[in-house]
Amino acid sequence: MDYLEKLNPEQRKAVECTEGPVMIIAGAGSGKTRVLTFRIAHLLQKGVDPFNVLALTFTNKAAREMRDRIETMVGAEARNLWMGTFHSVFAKILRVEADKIGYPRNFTIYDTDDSKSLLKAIIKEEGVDDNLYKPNLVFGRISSAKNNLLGPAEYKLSDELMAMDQSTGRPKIQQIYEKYASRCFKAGAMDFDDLLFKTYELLIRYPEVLNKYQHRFKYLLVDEYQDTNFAQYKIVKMLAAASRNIAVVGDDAQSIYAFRGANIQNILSFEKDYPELKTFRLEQNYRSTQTIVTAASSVIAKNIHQFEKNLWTENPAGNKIKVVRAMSDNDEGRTVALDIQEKRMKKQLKNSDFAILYRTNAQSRSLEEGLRKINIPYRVFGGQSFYQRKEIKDMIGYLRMIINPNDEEAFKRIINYPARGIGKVSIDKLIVLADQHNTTLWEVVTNIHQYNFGGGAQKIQEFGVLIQSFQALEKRMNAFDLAVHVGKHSNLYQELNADKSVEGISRLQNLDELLNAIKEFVEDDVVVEGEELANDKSLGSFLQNVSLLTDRDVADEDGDSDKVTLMTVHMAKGLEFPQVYIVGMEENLFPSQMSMNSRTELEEERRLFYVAITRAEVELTITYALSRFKHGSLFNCEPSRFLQEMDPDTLELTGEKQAGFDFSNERSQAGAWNSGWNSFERNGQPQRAGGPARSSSPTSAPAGRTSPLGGRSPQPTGLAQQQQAVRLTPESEFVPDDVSRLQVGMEVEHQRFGLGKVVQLEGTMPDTKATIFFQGLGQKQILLKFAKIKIVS
DNA sequence: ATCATTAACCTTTTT
DNA sequence: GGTTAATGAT
Repeated sequence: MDYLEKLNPEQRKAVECTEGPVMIIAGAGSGKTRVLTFRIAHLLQKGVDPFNVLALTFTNKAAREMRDRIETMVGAEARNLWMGTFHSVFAKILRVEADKIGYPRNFTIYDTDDSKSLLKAIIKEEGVDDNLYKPNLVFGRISSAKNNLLGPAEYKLSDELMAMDQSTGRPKIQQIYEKYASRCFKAGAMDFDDLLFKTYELLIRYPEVLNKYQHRFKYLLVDEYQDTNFAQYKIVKMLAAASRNIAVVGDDAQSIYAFRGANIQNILSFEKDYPELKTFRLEQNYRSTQTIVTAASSVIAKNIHQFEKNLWTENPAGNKIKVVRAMSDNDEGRTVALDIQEKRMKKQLKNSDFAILYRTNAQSRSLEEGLRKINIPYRVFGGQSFYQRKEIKDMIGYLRMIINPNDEEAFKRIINYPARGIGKVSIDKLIVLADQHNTTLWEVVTNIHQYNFGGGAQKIQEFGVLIQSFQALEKRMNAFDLAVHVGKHSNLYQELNADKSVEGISRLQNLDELLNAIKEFVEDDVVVEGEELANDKSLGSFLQNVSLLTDRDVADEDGDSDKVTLMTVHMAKGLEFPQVYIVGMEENLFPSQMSMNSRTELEEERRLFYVAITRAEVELTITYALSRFKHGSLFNCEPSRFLQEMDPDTLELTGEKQAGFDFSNERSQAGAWNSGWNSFERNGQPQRAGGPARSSSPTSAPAGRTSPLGGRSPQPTGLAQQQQAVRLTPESEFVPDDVSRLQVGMEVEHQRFGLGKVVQLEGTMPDTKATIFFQGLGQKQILLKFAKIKIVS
């Protein structure tokens, strides 16, 4: 067993302890994947049947890679392991057991767009105020209910939920939930949350089914356990109840999905559920330089709620983390692109060594522009994924109708696309008829002449016949041939072919891409003996697979993979890159404005930043911009508070030389817009007392107070709006003093830390670092360059 | 019924 | 800045 020699003592213990409950607290870059892989390989080596192992991972790609690695260690039997995301594994189980809970085997999986579109229709039908009942909001309520295993009935019984809806003026949410659930059921559809919710229902209602899977999965492994929600927690607990062989791997410092119901408590109180638990801590980081590890630790130390941890590394110190200021979001894009180009030349690096991470998807555009201008190839992950594109969803819509004609959302999408003369009036009529006769849309369509439909019945019948003709072929053709046939006979091909614009051509290419994916799916013959699920090459199986793919699971469009990676920090979890750029490091962006309300949310943002930092192996660069476009108008920005929280010794500040530079490149009104920004920051030079830039803000405002208007007032247009935007930025009313005359012993007021006394000053401007003692907070090291400080005496 | 133009809305983060 | 719902013209 020479592979065990490749592990450090703690890792080895975690691998060898195969029986009973195990918790592995794995710090960032501590070889977690290696431990998981080795642990499974070790199980198989000890004679465990791969059919009896279930590993739940964060992405399908992670599962695939792990499976491949295990295969090289123990051979082909690794193919029989059950591995995948919660959602995809449960979808597979549900596919087998669906009839028990009244669903067709070929149930549709509604994506978020489908869910919202259905909710929108229901909200309209119910005749409630659609300004109050936003699909997004209602969906959020329903989603969190399901993640807490509350169906419409339980929702109604929950005083807390009902009272909350009452108090926000939306008492009918429960009613909408009920209708939504019944419509999904009628359509034979499950949304993402249902894949968990219905699995739970299945296991609770059918003890013999639970028993079956308890004995099937004798060994459970759950990766990223800190990001599981209540439903996932309950299901895992049920499945593990018989064998108690459950190993969870996680890092509370990397919990970043509370917003979608993940409960950090699941990992914090794991021990309560399994008192005989064995815990292993992996704290040696193999990924990053000393500097990066130190910086990350200094940030996460600011969180109060966490396990005690001590991440360390034997790696060399490496270079300091560069902090770069840009004038604007576009300047940021340009700066990062140029920096990548320069580094790539100097250090002989590949494009794929670089990743640019941001907080929100919307930030990708300025970065893309910067890269495009100097011809650096890149790939953007997230945002609109391949399977969300219109042309793909259209085609998938047809395929979904073939497999499950009750699929209401697919129906609405394709009944008149490509246009076949069935307009809004006809569709509304169909909906009314289906409702009156308490039947499905599809039933009305296929028996249209039994209903008093009137004009247009002919066209509707033709549509029904078309779909039926496809359905007849489904039994004789493989999924690929059928899809080609559908493309031709639905007129989808012709429609796209007629469009000779650049976008039109690319749409056609995308459709081809989809067909390729189907072909691959059909031809990729995984032969697994006696496995009822793995050999399913039907169209229905393809559709269920495809709807659970993440952007990260999908291969690059062209074959060339030497590209710079652009993605959100969330998406980057679990990945690593030699060169990392964290961009948009500004207040109200990172941390997000939405997270400023509570300490809990702010701590999640901080963990997110921790995740971002720890993606870097060799070098890390952090950038922020002084101004940025947000939904149409320009806002001034200030550096993120998180920058001040980083150990100053790990940072190297640059960017002064750019000050004043392409300033003229910004819009001509820039001067006016920037009036709210203190020019000390902008010029990188101490500002003369009473300078003009200061005049627009009231000096008397208390420190750190948020504007009472909070940005909620109606938005004026034009220049007024832009000035408004600046003025309303929280904390912008704090006017810092000229810090160059700061001396040891002076009393100062910090924007957030309050009153304090200067203990020590070191370094020269603009890199001066001050040690300040704050009442109640203790000593803090502060980089004057970032800090907002007033001199009291 | 369909196309084209205009008005509202938007944004965290994802399976 | 970008998309999508609602309006108006053919």
